[in-house]
Amino acid sequence: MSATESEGSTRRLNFIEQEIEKDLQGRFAGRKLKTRFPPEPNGYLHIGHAKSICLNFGLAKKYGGTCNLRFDDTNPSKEEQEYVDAIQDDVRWLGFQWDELHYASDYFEQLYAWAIELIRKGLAYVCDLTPEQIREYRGTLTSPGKNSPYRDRPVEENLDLFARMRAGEFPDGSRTLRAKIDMASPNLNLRDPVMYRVLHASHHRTGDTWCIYPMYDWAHGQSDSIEGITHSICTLEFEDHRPLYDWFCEALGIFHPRQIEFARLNLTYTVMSKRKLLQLVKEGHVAGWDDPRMPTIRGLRRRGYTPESIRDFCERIGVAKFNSTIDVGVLENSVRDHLNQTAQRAMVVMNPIKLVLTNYPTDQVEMVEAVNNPEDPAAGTRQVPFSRELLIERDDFMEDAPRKFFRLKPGGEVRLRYAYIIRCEEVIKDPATGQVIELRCTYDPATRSGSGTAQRKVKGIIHWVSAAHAVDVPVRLYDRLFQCENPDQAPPGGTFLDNLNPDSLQEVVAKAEPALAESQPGQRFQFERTGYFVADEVDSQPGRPVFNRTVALRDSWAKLQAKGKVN
RNA sequence: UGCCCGAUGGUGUAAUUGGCAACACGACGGAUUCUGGCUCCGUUAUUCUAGGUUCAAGUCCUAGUCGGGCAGCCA
Repeated sequence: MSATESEGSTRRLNFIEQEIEKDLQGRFAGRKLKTRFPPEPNGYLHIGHAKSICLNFGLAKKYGGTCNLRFDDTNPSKEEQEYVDAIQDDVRWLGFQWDELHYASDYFEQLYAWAIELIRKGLAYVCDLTPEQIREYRGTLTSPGKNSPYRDRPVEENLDLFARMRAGEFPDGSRTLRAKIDMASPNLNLRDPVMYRVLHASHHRTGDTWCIYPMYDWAHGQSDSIEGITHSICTLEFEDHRPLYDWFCEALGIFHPRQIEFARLNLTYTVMSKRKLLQLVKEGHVAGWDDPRMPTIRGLRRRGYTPESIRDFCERIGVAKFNSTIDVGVLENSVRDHLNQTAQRAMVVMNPIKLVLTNYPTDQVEMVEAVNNPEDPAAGTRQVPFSRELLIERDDFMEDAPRKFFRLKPGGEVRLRYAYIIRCEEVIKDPATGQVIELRCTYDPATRSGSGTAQRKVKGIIHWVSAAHAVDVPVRLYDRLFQCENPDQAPPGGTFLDNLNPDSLQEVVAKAEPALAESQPGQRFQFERTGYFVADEVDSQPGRPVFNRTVALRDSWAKLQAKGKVN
C-alpha cells in the first residue's frame, strides 16, 4: 500500500512523488525515505526556500520518513553563525522539525580521507594551474578543454602535495585538488572539476583547523551519502551537476542517493535572489531582512503571514520542472483564506471624518454587541461603545455619488455596523477649502442591531468608532515592494531598483475601537471592510500597539470603480 | 552555433502511463449577506509547430520553433 493510499488522499502525485514511490519499491527497497534541507548559511531564508522546505519535510512526513537540516557550510568566506541561528528559527516557525541537525563541516575529515582514496585510485590529482589558467584549459561551451600539465602526476607526488596543501604550505589559489574525469566532456562539470581549494580563512565552526575547503560538488553528495539520504532534492540549475554527483558516489563505492531537480519559485512583483535582497537591505531601500515588504520568512512573519498560509501556498503551487512564475496574488489569497477563518474582527477608521447624530442624547453612551469572528462562533462577541459623535471612513461618504455607491450620501441611509440605521441630513464644509469636515445625521432608534425591530434593510453597511472612546493606533499600510510584475525587467540603463514602488509603505494614525489598545504583539485582526493586520512584534509597546497591514480585503467596489461601471 | 532540461486555458498543476483533457486560482455573470469580506451557483477558455506510428497520441518516433540552465578555486 502506498503512502498516498494510507493517508486516504485522492490528490495525484507530482513527478517527484512518482519517482519516490518507484524507488521505494526498487533501488531503495527496504529503506525509509530520507530527505534533507541543505541551506548555505550566507543569508536569510525566503519564500523560495519555503517551497523547498515544505517539499522536503512534506515528502518525509507523507512517506513516513525523516528529513534532516544540514548546513552547507563549505565556504568560510561567506558564511556566518548569525544565519545559522536565523535559519533554524525560520524552519521551526514554518512548523517543521528536522530529524538530525548536521553541518557539511562535520564531514571535513571524512571528505579528506575519501579524497586520498581517489588520489590512490588515480582519480584525483593536485593541479598547480592558476585560476585563470584553469579557465583557459577548461575550453568553452562549444569547444573541448585540454588536459592540465599536472594531470598525470604520480600518485605519491599527489599524496605528498595534498598533505602539504592541508598543512598550510601553499598560499590561497596556488593549488587545487581536481577529479580526473574528462576534459573533453560536453558537460563542463565533468572537465576535471575542482574538489578542494586552498583558503586560509577562519570557519564559523571549524575555526582555523582547515586551510583547504571542499567545493560544493565534492561535499554535497558525499554528505548526503553519509547521512543515508535517499532523495537529494535540489533546484534545476544543479541538473548538469548530477552526472558528477553520481560519478563521485560510484568512484568511492559508497551509498548512492538519488538527486532529483525541480523548478525554483518565482513570484510576480518580487525579487528572490540573495544578492538583490542583500542589496535592498544594505542600501536601505527596506528597513532590514525582516522588513514586512521583504519576501524573506522573517519579513512575511512580521507582515502577519501565518505558517499555515505559507504551507498552504506551497501546496497550491505544486512542483514541476517547468520554470514558472506564480502570481503573488496566490500567496495573498492563501493568507486571506487562513486569516478569514482565524482573525478576530475589529472596527478601525483609517481616514476619519466626523459624524454627529443630531437626535441622539448628548451624553448617552451605549454598548453594542459585535461578533468577533463570523466564521468561528466560538470566538464570541464583544461590547463596543456607541455615542452621539462618531468617526467614519472618509471613503464611505460621497457628495455626488454614482448609482451603485451603497454608502453614505446626502439624504441617503446606511447602517452603522452593529448599531443603527442613520440618514445623512446635512454636510458641513470648511468655507475656506470646501472640504467636507462634518456630517450631520439622524438615527432611527428602532433599528438597533439585534433588537428584533431591526428588520429594515439598507444596502450599505459601514464601520465606525465612537469619537470620544477611540484610541489612536499607528498603522503601516504596506503594498508590494515593486510596481511592475517583473522587477528584473529594468528600463534601459537601469536596474531592478528603478522598479521599486514609491508607495510600498504608507503610515497613518488610525482611530480604533478601544479594546484594540490591549492587543498583544503578534496578534492578528481583520479590520472590518479594510484588511488583515498584525500588531508588530518589534515596535508595539504595552498598551500602544503598532499595526502592519498583512493584506487588504478583496474589494469589489474598487474593482467596479476601476472599470468605470459604477453607474 | 556544444551539452542538458522544459513547453497543457489568463496563471499554476494533473491526466488511471497510449483510451472522453481535469483540478485550483483568476476573470466574468448571478444568488446570499448587518463586512461591496466570506459562502454558494453558473460561464469562459487549454495540449508550441509540422510530419509519422496506431483503431486511438497531451503521452511514442522524427524534424523544427520558442524558453531556461551550464565556461567560480560560489552554492
